Amino acid sequence: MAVDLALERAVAMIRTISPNPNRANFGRCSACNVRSLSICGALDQADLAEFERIARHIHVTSNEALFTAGQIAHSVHNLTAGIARLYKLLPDGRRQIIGFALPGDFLGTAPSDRYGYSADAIGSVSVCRLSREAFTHFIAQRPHFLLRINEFAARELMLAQEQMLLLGRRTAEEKIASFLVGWRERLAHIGDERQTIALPMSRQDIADHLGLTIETVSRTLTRFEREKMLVIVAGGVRLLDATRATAMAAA
Amino acid sequence: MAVDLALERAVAMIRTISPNPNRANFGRCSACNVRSLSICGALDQADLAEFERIARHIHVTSNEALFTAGQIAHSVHNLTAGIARLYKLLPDGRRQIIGFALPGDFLGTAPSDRYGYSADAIGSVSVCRLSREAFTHFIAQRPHFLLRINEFAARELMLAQEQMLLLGRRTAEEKIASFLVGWRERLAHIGDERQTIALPMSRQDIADHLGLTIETVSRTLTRFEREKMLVIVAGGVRLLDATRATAMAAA
DNA sequence: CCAGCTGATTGATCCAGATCAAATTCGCCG
DNA sequence: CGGCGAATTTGATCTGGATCAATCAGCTGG
Repeated sequence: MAVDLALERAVAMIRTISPNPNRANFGRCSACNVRSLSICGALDQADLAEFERIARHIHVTSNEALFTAGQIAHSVHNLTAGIARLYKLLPDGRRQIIGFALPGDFLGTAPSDRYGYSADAIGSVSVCRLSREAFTHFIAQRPHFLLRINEFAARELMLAQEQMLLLGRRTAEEKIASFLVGWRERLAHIGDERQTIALPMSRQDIADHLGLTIETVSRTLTRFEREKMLVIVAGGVRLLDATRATAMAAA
Repeated sequence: MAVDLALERAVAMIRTISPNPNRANFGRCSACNVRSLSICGALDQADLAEFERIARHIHVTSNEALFTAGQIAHSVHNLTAGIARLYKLLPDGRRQIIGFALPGDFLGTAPSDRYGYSADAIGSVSVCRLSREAFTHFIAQRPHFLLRINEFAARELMLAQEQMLLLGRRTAEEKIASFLVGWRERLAHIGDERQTIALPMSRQDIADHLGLTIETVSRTLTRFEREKMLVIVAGGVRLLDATRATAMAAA
């Protein structure tokens, strides 16, 4: 499992899609490099200036919380760099990761005034944080923006429905293959397109996302490697037989 | 398992929340009895008249399809009476029911131009069907309506997230208890509030919703009955120990 | 009133994936 | 380098829920 340089570059790219996170507070929305991917892609210069006025740029380090399930939802968030794990816990500690948020993802679609899930950083993460109140006021008079938010909610819902199918009816092998193929697609969508798939989350995170144990995830990946479907590298996997993986994910 | 009269009335109520389904084509939106529950609750008289102009009232009988996954999504739907099963299939026939739609539910939040899941009737069902095109045009100039649709999408997303937790991390016993408690809440929300819970869907439907087999659903319900938590009646269950059921659903 | 059909229940057995238990490897810091 | 804690892999065993296989109960139509 040698260090993979292409992979390292891939991870670095996700991390720093915003060139200088430390100076995020001084960055302008109009120069934001995930704008076209995010809900802000629907805003013109004037809207952007107003959006920037109500947004705060926040930076959190690995495993720090962005917000916690059950707390009063004072803010909405727009991920600008890094990856977040979104999860729900049962009282006895069992965890379900309902998704991984990537740069451009909007975390704010909620029916109640409390967060329905928790979110924390995998590696360092930058977000735009807006007070719910200001955000509500902002969108009130901008129908096209609301339409954009709706598209994002619809995409999120579709992903959730796919995940229900995966969790309820797929085998361990199919779960892992689907996850790898789907994750690669999402990385491609944000501009990280290569055959080496970056997996910045831990095996435990993957297990909690797929409704498996860490041992099953590890064994299945090892078996895929034995069967020459992929190679496990530091921080990810290199897909050797994408056709087979896609077939497994579909079936 | 004697016939339960209260239960029969409960089922009848769901079926005929629109008093005379056969005359639905002549009903007016302004007299619609699920309006306040549905997205139309945000419309005033003028909007309603226009909405009615673009809506067609459709009636389908048991197991008929409303639409099918993969087809071009020409229409959006608003359920006015009855219950629909929403599901996804794998190529080999494995099925995941992603939800059951009740009167007032809106089926139209989708990110692509194709249906992401199939929907068909459990018993007879009435819907308002609108062409996607006309609907898109209708909402374009009505921001408050878009806001309402957003609330519905957010609620649907929250239910999907709960279901992911259930599918990924709960035991069979917890799945059944959660389902019963959650279903009772949803029935209460549409005005059917009683301790006897109507279950118009089959055991197979319940199994496919919870990621279980029909045998496990049956055995678990039988055990709950043996343990005096509930009584199985024709078309549903009567909850005897709601406290215990709620505890199981939470834990 | 009964034959036949469909859906539900019950019983016996099996197995995919969980659990328990060590290694082994990796990342990091002195 | 070398040592140490955390993450991952690997191995042995167990088990919750699946699968296979009969019944059984309700309806429906004759």
